[in-house]
Amino acid sequence: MRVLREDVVLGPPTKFSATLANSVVESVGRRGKNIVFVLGPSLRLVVNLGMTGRLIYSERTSQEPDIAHPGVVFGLTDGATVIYDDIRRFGLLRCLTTVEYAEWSATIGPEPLARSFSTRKMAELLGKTASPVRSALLDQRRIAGVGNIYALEALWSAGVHPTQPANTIEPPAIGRLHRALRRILRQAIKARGTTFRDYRGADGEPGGFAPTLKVYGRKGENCARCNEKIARSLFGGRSAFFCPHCQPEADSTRPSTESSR
DNA sequence: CGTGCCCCCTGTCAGC
DNA sequence: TGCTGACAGGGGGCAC
Repeated sequence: MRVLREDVVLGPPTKFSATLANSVVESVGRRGKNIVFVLGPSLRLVVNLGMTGRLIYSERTSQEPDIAHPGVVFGLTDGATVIYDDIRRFGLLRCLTTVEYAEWSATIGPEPLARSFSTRKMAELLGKTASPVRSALLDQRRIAGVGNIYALEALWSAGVHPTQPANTIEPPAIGRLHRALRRILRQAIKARGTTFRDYRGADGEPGGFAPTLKVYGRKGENCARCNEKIARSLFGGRSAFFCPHCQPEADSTRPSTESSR
């Protein structure tokens, strides 16, 4: 195994390769946005793809794939390779002991698709912060695995403005948001993800969810529900897309003077 | 402590 | 046809 880019692995690359050498992949799982390789009873490899990371599998016999930005090359015993490729190198590969894994996993919030993730649980999590609800949804310590696209799609579906303070959302809206988030995540997984630009699945194919998006990347287009123009704003360093009509700004800090828009 | 901001990095595209 | 700036599926680290 070779580390070609030190900044995509956690800790010293020599230690990373030495620890992983000769390990056996027993199973592959997921925690939030992270792929988890179980390597025997005491070791795990956690892969976060960041924005542009990919894991590319190539058979021994096949052509050397066209890989522009290899970060780590894993050699398998049958001669095949798995290459971690990452244009922007925002991804990170962690080699963790089981104890370290448990500590790391404990810093991440509950899985929104778990049966135990109830509306009440979501209300409790969102109630803890006055941050914009979009920021709260993206915060992996609160809820695992929700990214900008799905957060914004769920907010549109629920009719909640992205900057509304999380702890001011009324129970009915929390209920709609909970339902929408889980439905959208399930649909997007079924469609094998969202290719907005260059995302590709492990098989190299683009995801099929993009045509289903109601607001993300649709600034200036008409809202599918009310025909108003979709707006875009910027906060927390990221774009937010929303419908100004379906998702009115419910700013509790301001006296409720109704203004026409 | 929780929160928000900056930054990491490369590629692409719109606008001049 | 260039050049420049804005922006992109994320999250770690560090000032407040």
